[in-house]
Amino acid sequence: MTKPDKRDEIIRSALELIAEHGFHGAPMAMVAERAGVGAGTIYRYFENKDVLINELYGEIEGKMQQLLMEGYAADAPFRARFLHLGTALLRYFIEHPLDFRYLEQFHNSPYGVAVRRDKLLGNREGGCNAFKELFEQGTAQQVLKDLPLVILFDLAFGPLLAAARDHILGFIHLDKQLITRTIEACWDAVRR
Amino acid sequence: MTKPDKRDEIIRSALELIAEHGFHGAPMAMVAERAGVGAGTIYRYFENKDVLINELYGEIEGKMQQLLMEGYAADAPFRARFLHLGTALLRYFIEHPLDFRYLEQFHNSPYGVAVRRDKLLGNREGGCNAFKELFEQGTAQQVLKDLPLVILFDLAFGPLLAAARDHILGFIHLDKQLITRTIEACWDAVRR
Amino acid sequence: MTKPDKRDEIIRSALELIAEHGFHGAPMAMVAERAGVGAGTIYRYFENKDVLINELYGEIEGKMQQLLMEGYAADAPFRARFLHLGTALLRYFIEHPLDFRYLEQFHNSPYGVAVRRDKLLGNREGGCNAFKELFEQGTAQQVLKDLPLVILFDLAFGPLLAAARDHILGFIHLDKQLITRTIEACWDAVRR
Amino acid sequence: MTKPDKRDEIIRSALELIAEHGFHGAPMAMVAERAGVGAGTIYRYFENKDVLINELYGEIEGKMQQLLMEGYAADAPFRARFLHLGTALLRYFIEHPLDFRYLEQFHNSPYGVAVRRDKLLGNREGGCNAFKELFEQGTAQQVLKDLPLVILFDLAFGPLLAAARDHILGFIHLDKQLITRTIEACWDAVRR
DNA sequence: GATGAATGAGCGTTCATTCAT
DNA sequence: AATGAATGAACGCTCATTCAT
Repeated sequence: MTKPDKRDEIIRSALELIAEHGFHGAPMAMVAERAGVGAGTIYRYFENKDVLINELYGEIEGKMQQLLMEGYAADAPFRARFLHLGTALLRYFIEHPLDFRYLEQFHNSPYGVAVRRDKLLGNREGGCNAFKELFEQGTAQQVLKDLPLVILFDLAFGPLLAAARDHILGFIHLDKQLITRTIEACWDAVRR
Repeated sequence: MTKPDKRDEIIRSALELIAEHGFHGAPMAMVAERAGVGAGTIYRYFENKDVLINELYGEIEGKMQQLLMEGYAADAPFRARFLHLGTALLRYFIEHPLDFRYLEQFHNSPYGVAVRRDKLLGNREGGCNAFKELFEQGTAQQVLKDLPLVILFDLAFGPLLAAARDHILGFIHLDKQLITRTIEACWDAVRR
Repeated sequence: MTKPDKRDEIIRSALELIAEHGFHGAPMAMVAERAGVGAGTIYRYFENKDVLINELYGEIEGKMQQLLMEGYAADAPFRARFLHLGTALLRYFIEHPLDFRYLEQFHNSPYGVAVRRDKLLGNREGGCNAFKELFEQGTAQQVLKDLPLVILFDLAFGPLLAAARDHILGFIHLDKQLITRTIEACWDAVRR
Repeated sequence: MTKPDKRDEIIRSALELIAEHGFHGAPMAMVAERAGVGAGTIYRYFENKDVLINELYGEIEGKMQQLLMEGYAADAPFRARFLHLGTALLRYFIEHPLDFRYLEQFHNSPYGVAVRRDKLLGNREGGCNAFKELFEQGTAQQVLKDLPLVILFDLAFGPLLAAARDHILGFIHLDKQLITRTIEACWDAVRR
């Protein structure tokens, strides 16, 4: 367990710098310095910067996925499941602002587009699978509006991401109650 | 009238390159070449790259603002005004995908945050003023949910931006009907 | 004619460094410094280091080719023509030791092999064409030994290159007489 | 007897990589991996990369020297001895293309020049001693042309090296007969 | 003795910006 | 005013070498 030590430091350092200053503002030398390792050391753990960026994305997605499913009752009423997932997602972002900022940077880049495409087409295991199933079921049971899956996603996630950003940037403070009410508003958008 | 000619070419060239390839993929030399001017000439019109980026943002915002207000009846019923603005916005993005891609790049950067802050605080003239007034009025008249303005913005715009992106990236095709239904769903999110 | 000034300086500087220290010992920064230009300037004239290396080769080959054919009488007796070409070649090397050292470095590299192949197959215009014609004619007229063209080349050039190297490295001094006698010895090797 | 095992593997691995890809294409880590040892282990057997390169050269020279003298009859007629040595040398190269390629790389480097100087001056035991004696004797007995020893070497070896290279690179196929005839041609070059 | 993770100087290359023309 | 050649700091990455285990 001593080995991943350095890898973790590098990942953490890259996360911080990229989240705060974008890909531009995170030269490998700076990542190395903040991680407390030599510049060349990064390349023992990651083939190149692209790989580092993608693996960091994978790590975040994994953590998110896990937290999202915690306490998720697949047999709960439809609305309850929606609220659970939405709340968990928003909470994750609020509690992990660096992760959130990183994901935004990532999605706004060539990699991000490819990943998003794979997810929508279901080619990729990812944090949205639970959502995807839920939405497909909801559509089939006519609980949700008769809109394409993609649009339902946009209606549900668009506001969550925007709200998370506003909270993180300090434009607003999302407390427990406000989170709930925001997600209920999203529910109004997608429900029939 | 010959001067703004070059300025326009530079602006257009920067827009195309940044929208398509990001800030990374738009070196000043390439912007100059595509604009048909010398590399140094850019610096006669824009102090540096940051200024160019910010002014380009301003131009787009101006155009958008103008189109948004076209045919906007300040005395129409509340819901109609919301639908009008939302539709105009989404249409603008669909018809000006380069502008949309540029705005995404821009918002995802240090500048973007500052601009957004100014807008929310009302320090800045901008495309959202009509929305801001509308929402403030809606809140006061209890037509809209009793949520902070920022959250209402997120509920209304978050899905629109997401949908526009999906359309531009080819994940879905937004026709007239789908646009309308999407915005009506947004209305469901914000209305009481 | 002021433009090629810098290009020439770069070429000259690269020639000197590579001839003296090999490709390894000629980092672009050092080439630039010796040429009295900025590091980035090299890339205005040569796309990358490989291109610089190849163009430098082409320049030398061109100069050599020209000097080789100076005073070459296509209708002179066969032996005289051989001696003329051989002498001209050896003289060129002796008078342009940097060029010679460079060619050796070049031929001893991936590029060099490809170039050599093209030349032998006649796919490439080059300094050996005169030799090639001469040798083919000599073989047809049964003046030369009945050996493959490639071997005849080796018998004629191998010693010349070796002698040039020995001279340049100071192992021997090739004066006019010794040059003549060396080439006459080569003639003995190839003649029937 | 377990130690030289590793040393041999390192030597072999370095030979293969350098012969095939040049000094550039043979990083120590790759040499180590191919040799099946740790990267640091190389430094137990060789002080640094330069030493490795030089010792590898010595090994090849030793092997060559030994093979050259096999079946060499010091009392055979002069021409026969020349042909024997020449043939043995050319055969060695053809049968050990990696060694040949390595020697070419080596001679084309700062080390190479020093070694060649030592050899010519007789300061160094080496594969050419038999040749050197033979040539000095031949000069004294007036069997060979009255040319400096160095030039005689060039006339004899230059073509052999060139022919070996052409064979190894596939530009020609040297069979037994062609080898003989090539060396006979070299003999014509040096004999009086 | 053997290892291989760690290092950091050094590489080839890019690009925002300047300035002589 | 307009140019574009020139710059050099900064980038991502490699690799000979060291040293704690």
